[in-house]
Amino acid sequence: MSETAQRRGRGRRPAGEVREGVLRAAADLLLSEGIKAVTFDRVASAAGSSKMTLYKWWPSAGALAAEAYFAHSEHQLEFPDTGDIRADLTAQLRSFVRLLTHEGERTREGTGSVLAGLIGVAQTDPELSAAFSEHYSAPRRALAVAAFEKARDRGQLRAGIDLGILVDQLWGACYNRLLIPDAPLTEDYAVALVNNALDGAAAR
Amino acid sequence: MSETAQRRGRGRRPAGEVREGVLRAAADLLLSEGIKAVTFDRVASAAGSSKMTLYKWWPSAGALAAEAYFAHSEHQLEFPDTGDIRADLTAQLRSFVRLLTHEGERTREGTGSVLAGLIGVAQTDPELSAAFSEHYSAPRRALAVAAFEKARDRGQLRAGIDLGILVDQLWGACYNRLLIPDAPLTEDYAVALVNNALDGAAAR
DNA sequence: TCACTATGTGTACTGGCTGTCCATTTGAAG
DNA sequence: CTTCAAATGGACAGCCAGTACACATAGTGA
Repeated sequence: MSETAQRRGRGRRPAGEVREGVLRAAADLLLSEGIKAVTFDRVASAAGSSKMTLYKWWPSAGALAAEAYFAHSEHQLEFPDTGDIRADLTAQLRSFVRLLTHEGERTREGTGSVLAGLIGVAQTDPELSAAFSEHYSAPRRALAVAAFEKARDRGQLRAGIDLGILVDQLWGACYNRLLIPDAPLTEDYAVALVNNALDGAAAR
Repeated sequence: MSETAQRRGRGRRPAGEVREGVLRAAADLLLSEGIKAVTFDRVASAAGSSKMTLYKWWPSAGALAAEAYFAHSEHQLEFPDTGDIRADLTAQLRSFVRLLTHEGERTREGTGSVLAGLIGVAQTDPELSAAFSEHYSAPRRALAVAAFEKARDRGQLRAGIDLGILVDQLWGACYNRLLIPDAPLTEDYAVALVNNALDGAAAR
């Protein structure tokens, strides 16, 4: 990579070209050195652009990092719909945990650390927080709730249940182990999570 | 407060006195301006101490913030033990949510934002992460697991269940709404959470 | 009581990042 | 071709991390 800042001298350059270069440079920094490395200074010099340009287009370095992450990594994770909510959930949550923990193309220890960094910075960067919610967490929550609604209509879930809570008890539990790592995050954990959420913990 | 840096001139000062002043200044900054305000520079000048001293005693500003937080806020939250796990859990989780969302003595919007800030910075500060786990999250997890074990021995929980998972599905779900606020964190939510975790979501 | 030493303090650096200027240069629209 | 919009290099003050050195003094043993 090393993204040699191909300096073209001064003057205006095509906007799309500049944005593309900046986002790629930001994604490179984010995936290789973590969120702390994504500063306006470093991204600008890596992309061969001026800091002024970045300040014009992105409200904070965190927001830039978030956009770079979502643009350069396809996290579709289609929701399977076989008609069996337990099987679908298990498959979905397992692949989610695998994505977080196992290595991908460009990260050693999985996307988990990058995602954790973004969520971490989001706690003190409102712009990043908004971007994260809009482009990542809210759509995913909606997708899960939609799947739950279909399952409830099929009679697989209790009628009176709050589906948003179910989302928190599955994905939120995973994020908990990602962000507050006092217990391991494994695929077996994901499987047990689904069963626990569906069957409950109380003795029959 | 305003903690006028009572300068005593140069020279050595009683260690305990210095530590006390530094921790109080750090807690003041943390509670009034948030985690971003807790820098070695600002804490040192607010406490009337030298930066050198802080560097000698704390590995990072985040670690200092964590110690200040845990030292100057009593978060006992004793686990009630009435023999009814559902009632105990509900009470416990409700007061937890209340602590996070309702205002306390010194914070406007509850301890939640401070805690979120600490967890956020912990994602990129290993020293803070370790301190947080040691002094906060791990002990609390252990306390909850112990309560679950007693309930299981009383026959209120299924025998084969993983108690760690139950912790994530209750407190982890709350942390999820605290850190990724796409859905509200309320006391009613806490109550529903307990029922959902105990009874399960699957149709009977 | 007194001298010694460990320890905190003031001061001053270097270097990185933020956020904001300016003057200059050039792509793109008319 | 002319004009305007936009990106560039460069510089700047301010804050912060992290380190260094000389000096003053609290706590300690003699």
